[in-house]
Amino acid sequence: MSKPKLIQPRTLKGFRDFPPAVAIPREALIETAKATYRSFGFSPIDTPVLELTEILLGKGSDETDKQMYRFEDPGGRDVAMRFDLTIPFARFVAQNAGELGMPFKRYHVGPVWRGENTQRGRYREFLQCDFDTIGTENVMADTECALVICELFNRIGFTDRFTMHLNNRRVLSGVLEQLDLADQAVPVLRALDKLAKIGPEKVVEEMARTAGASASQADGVLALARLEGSNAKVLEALGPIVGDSELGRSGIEALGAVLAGVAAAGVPEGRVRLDVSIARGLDYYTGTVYETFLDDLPGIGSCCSGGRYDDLASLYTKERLPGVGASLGLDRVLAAMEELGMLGSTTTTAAVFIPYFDKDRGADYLRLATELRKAGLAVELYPEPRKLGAQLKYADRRGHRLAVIVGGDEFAQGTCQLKDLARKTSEELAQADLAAACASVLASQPTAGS
RNA sequence: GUGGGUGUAGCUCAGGUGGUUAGAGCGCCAGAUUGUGGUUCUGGAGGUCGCGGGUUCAAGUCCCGUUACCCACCCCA
Repeated sequence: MSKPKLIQPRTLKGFRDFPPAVAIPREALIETAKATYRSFGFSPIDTPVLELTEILLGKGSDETDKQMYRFEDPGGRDVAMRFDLTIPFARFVAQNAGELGMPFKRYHVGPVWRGENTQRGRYREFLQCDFDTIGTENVMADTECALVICELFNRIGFTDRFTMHLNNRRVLSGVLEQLDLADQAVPVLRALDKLAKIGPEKVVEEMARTAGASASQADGVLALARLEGSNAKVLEALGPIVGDSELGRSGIEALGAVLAGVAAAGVPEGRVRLDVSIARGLDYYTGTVYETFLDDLPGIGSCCSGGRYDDLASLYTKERLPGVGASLGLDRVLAAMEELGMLGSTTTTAAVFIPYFDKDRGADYLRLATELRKAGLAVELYPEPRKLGAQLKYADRRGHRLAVIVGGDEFAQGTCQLKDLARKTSEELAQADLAAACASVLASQPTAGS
């Protein structure tokens, strides 16, 4: 009788388990995001997590190539796991353009995989929550994208405690044209994007190193970042900097339109800031660019980023598909909420708990639980008869709000005791009134009154 | 991928210069009159000291390797 060898339970580097205390708020966040997208008319889509490698490699960056989980499938095909939701979306649109009709608005929530090195808030498997509008170049879509972002953070609970930074790549391009740096746009903007993090001196240094920018050229780019004051003032100051660059002027015009539209929709001025220094690392953005930061935790970085692009699916179709969209950094937001104490500690999804302590009344407990569920309540019935005290302790620890205590006496009289575990109060009432009473307690604040 | 740091009970950590049965707090489990929870009291379970080698009479404590996590770079959500 030799003991079987145990396999050490463990998760892969960069991959995580989600126990209820984390999975519950995480799911709630996902639901909030989806509900927000839907409220603007975005429709859900889903795509396979595996794609042919040639589809995903389309973008051709050697960096993503290295980070891909890639292997041969059972049919000998060269396949890989998606590393973002944008490429699969591009493939999806190219493949289904005929039935979709343009413009097309979709949201897509799903896990993606990148085999890069891990760090706090950076994993090898993580969730992306994208939304995009394609098939239109009108700034209305850019404006709506900004509105979605604002609404998203309002609903999550960051009302008035977030700031969306807004920029337009064409403004940057216009300035680069003026400075004769247009063909070094990528390294220059990449450096500029780090301004807040590493400071102006190092940005100049990096521009010189990676883009061969002279001191005066680099300073010209940084002049953008020095603009201060209200959005209107910054917008006005941009004119002379951009000069006669047609590209730059169109960028300024688009920025003005988005700002005006957002204001018209009732977003407070303080929520949106024109920030000409944000550029986003990705080179495929060509117009409006968004970055959203939490006022209470700026150090955590952008929690929702996106922008406008000229052509989503040029690799897969000749049809030109311009669009605009953004991606919510859900795991980052979740981490922020935890740090800010915005998450509860509940590990249950049922507000109502029914202890099973009269062992001969199993059927009656089942009936009672069913009635409450029919009334729309989430109810957990303890699965075995046990001492009442132990069951209440269990309920309390899990965060059930209410306990319905019923034993032989109560069943005989058709009554029950409703206990508010958060407030430490209880009341006697007829079972017929139970569902309504539960609903009324659940609509109230859990803080102990009196 | 590069550089640095960390890894002791479920959790947070103690464990001078290597030396008998590795500790604490919290948590967990069980009791403290048979149907009432977060307090208190008593008792209890639980550790291959990340893993694998090596040095030594002797290693949690030294050396090497490895793995996971954390920080910076890179890149990005």
